[in-house]
Amino acid sequence: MSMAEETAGTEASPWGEVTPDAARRLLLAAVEAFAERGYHATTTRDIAGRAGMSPAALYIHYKTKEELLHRISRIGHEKALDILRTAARAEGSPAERLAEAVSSFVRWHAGGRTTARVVQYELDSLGPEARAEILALRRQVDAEVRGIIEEGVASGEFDVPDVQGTTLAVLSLCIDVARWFNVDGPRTPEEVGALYADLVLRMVGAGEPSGTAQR
Amino acid sequence: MSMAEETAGTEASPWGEVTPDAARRLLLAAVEAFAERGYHATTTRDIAGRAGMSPAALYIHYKTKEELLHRISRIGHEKALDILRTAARAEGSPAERLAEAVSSFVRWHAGGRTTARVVQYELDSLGPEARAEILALRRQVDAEVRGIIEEGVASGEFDVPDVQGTTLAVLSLCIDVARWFNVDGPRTPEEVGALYADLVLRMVGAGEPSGTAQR
DNA sequence: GATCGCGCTAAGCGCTCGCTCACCCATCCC
DNA sequence: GGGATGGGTGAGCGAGCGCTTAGCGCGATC
Repeated sequence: MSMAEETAGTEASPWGEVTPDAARRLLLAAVEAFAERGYHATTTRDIAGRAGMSPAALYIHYKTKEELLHRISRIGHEKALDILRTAARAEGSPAERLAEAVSSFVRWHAGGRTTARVVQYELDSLGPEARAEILALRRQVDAEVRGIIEEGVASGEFDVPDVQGTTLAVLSLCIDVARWFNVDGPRTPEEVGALYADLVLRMVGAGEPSGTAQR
Repeated sequence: MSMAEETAGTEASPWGEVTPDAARRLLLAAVEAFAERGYHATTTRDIAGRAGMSPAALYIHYKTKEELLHRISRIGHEKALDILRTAARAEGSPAERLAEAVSSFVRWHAGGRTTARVVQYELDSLGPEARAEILALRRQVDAEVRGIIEEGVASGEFDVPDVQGTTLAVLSLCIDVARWFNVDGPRTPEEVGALYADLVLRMVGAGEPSGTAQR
């Protein structure tokens, strides 16, 4: 059980960059509230209440409720992109890097489901210019995964008729984890990550014949 | 181009059972509005306006705004379940039935993205007892897919270490189509359905060596 | 030790929400 | 033709929304 724990478990880690302390507490409260009820069903009074402050305190640190969502979304997407970049640029074969990319990306979505839910599903609640900024980050996410798959195809290691379609499917699989994963469920983020990495290797035609995943 | 069109293309078909006519128009308007902006961001005035009626008209046919979502969600889940059941109980090998189940399920999510979005992503906006009813339908959806996979494993046609996990992944892949599919994008629902059926067969270890999907 | 500035609160503004109510007007039965 | 019925409207209620403003407490500064 001495696995990497940079992304799994506690979700507080990525928000260390947010200062001052009150602003971070408000952001964390907003993440929880948005994940539970959705952006539009969350009130500024609810966010401030969770952070132990009065409703007006929110507007000292953030101009609007939407700015909170924007900040959460940008930081979350940057973290997701960072996870994929690290895996994509590591040493190893395309299959090894794709497996590591998928398993770490899935671990992030499962372990930090609260954050991932907001990041992946509340995009439409942003205004046009904020959404455009986030969509640019999403295209970079897509490009990282596509890059690994293209390398595997070029080296003959993968057998993929439709690279862009398969890229979409791989990301789809990972992202949807944030929708269904249940912390109280029977699976740990690590187990889901390992299972999904195996399934993705099969999708690109690089799966081991059998027996890598247990259960 | 003489393909089955029962689920693709126009989305108006499944709502034929809703009467009277004004109630159906309101329901259709609600589906559009919920899909575009989400349940909580949609106002009853918006729904009534899209249906060409006054805000008060809504309450002649529906007790609350939530009842609209409940009706949409139940009808949608029943349709989804029906699609999967038809594929699961058709003749053919497990691989053929799984491919048909995935491709028709994906076609429904892509072609009827408006409806599918509401059905798959607005579940949390329902109250406790309505949500419980829908969750029971979801368990039946899961059971249909799991059933096909179990048959393929039993016959030795599939190689699946984790049946429940793979079932989850297959459904995940299909459902997420409703999140990203764009009607104006480069792919038709039929193309995505064929691609995803191929990918799923690879996931269960029953994929053809290569060359089934084009592009 | 008075002054200042910053983080925060109490109160509340203007607005829009889900929903209701009194009433209208075709259609239909007798 | 008179009255009942049922789908529809215009106006508006109470509540809760996002956000603002006036002022308070308190540590840092000189």
